[in-house]
Amino acid sequence: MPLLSKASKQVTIHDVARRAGVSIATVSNVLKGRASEVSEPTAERVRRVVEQMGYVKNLNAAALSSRRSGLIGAILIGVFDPYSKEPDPEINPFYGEFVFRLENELQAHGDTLCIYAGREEAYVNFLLERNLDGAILVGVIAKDLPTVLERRDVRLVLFDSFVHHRTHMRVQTDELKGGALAADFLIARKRKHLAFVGGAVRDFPSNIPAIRFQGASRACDQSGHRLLLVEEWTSFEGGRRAAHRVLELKADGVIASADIMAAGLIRGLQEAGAKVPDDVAVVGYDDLPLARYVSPPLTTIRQGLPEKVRAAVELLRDGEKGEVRVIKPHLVVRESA
Amino acid sequence: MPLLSKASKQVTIHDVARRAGVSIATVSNVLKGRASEVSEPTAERVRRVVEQMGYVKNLNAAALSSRRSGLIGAILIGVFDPYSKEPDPEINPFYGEFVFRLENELQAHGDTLCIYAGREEAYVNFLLERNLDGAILVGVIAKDLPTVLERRDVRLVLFDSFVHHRTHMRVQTDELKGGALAADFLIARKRKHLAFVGGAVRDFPSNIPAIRFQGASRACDQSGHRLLLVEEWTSFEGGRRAAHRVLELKADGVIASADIMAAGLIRGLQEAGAKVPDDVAVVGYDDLPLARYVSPPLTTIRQGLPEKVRAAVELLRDGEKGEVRVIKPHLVVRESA
DNA sequence: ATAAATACCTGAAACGTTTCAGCATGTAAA
DNA sequence: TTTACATGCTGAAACGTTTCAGGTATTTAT
Repeated sequence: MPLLSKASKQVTIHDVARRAGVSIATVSNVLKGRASEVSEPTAERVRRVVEQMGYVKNLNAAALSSRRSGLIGAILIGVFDPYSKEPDPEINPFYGEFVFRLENELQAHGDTLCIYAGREEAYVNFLLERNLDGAILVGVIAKDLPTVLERRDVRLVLFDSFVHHRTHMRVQTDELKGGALAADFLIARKRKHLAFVGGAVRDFPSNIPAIRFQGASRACDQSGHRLLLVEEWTSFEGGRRAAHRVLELKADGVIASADIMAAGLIRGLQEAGAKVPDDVAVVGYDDLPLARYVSPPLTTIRQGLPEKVRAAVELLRDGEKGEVRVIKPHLVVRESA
Repeated sequence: MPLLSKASKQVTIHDVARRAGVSIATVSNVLKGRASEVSEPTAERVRRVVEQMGYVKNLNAAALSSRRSGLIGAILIGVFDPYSKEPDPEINPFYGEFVFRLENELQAHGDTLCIYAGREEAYVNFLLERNLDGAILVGVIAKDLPTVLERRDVRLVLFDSFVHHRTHMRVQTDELKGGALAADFLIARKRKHLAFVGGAVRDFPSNIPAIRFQGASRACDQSGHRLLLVEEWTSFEGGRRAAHRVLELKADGVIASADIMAAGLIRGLQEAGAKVPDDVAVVGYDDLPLARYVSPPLTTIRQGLPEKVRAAVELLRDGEKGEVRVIKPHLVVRESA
């Protein structure tokens, strides 16, 4: 079984045209459904020949000719832990759902999804070489977007990016609102001593945990509460470690910057003998499938992934330069708070 | 911002050739690194021009000409729940990890991953139209593989398929062994009344849960134990429902056909007041990230996803027709058993 | 000195589409 | 009767690569 297919030659549009007794231009028109260009009897004849010969279009050739590849890229930064080279399970479940929802949206218009999850330095090449019609970039990139992307007029949607960009489009959740939702809920539940557990909150001003923290913090301010900050790396283990600090601080309501962290936090709290939610109420963030599987099931902020993905695809199709779509988050009440 | 890029014309291999004062054939040779065909000074000059002009290869054109697209497809059946049209969170985490591991393996050889997770009827078109160099099909397909795939000599690896196929390749875990591993472990832990909780065990002879059950069953036979069967749909809720039956049957050791189901089962057991693992020991299957996040963390069978993905990619590159790779599973001991 | 081999390079034909200008033919308007 | 326009179709030129069959020099073997 050779690596290169030596299979019988492909049936091309020429073969179909010859057999149907028309020109290739006509076949192309039929395939594209340009009814006004072809009489119905001819179209029907062509369609029958296509069927008979088992003709399948070569999208590669079509792409070369039309300059539309029908390929949309998803560039996923941070899927792999740079140290272990293993996919990071803390991030995975989100990315998985993202990918499948995206694929589903693209399907509807006949586009195909290509994944890039490699080194950050090479994604630009990926974008250009493959002649993608557009791409969605998820995750925090270290460097600025290279200007070559503007010159080549690549349609790029930045997913969850909070850095303003003149030429590219963006989709994001209203994270300030999300943080506020969580804080207000805990306050409504009569929690007095609130804490926020999250990673790298101070490191990057436009970091997602940082914005969530700010949202929660402002909500606390408005109702005269204080919001303590426990900084830990956003991960299960980080959450678990944070449990000690949370107990030391005597917090009775905690907002975790991600579900995965909330899960770790709850584990840590339980290991230390605290009851959730009776002693400490915990609100997560993201509403990953995971949120339903831990016990107690997580009360969490749903970031609106379906809407965000849909918005991203819409922008890809006919967004304007610099356009931004902001999705409203929602509170999902389960049992952890 | 137009949908079709009206950007400045692409820099082509012709432009590079002209500027460097050589033929396009030479440029192509340089780009391909065929050192024996080009003198070093010439090659260097070409490389410099490439750099200067910001030339980027058009892989579309390359694919058309060379008949190698550098595209590998992942065909994922069952990602979407046919009723809700939502991605099935019970299956997602596995698929997510699969996709990222696969992408990573392909990266290493410069190939790009395309995802197809649409309707089962259309995956064949996807395979042919896009001129994929190969594809991996995951999940149970209802119909036989169409013969057109053989005629067109599509390189296809069936992932987790237990149906023999003359022309296509397969990768799978030794699920019989996996089931046995789980059963033997419970027996070694002095559990007397074993049960297997799984979905559709009797429906399809080549269904994965069915094989896992068989493996466990045989291991029980060999040591004079009986293995009760509790059939429930493989899902969190299915596991939860199964808890009642498990308690009725007075089983003290249970094998779940998937981690997600084990998670539900544990929740159900705990809700009914039973202690895991003291009253009932639970062994899961798959070792999803999830396994570490539930409490108690799952003792489970690792199906060897990294090895399987690697094997699949190897087969894609130089497997023989009908070749099968079987990966050995491993027991991961945590706290649920 | 001639023949053979080698090193380096080129011209041109694919690959399979899309699309545009143009060409008949028939029909409606002037 | 001429002009204009619509309809249905075609020829041929792109699109940007790869690759193969040569074609010069230059070197080596005879």
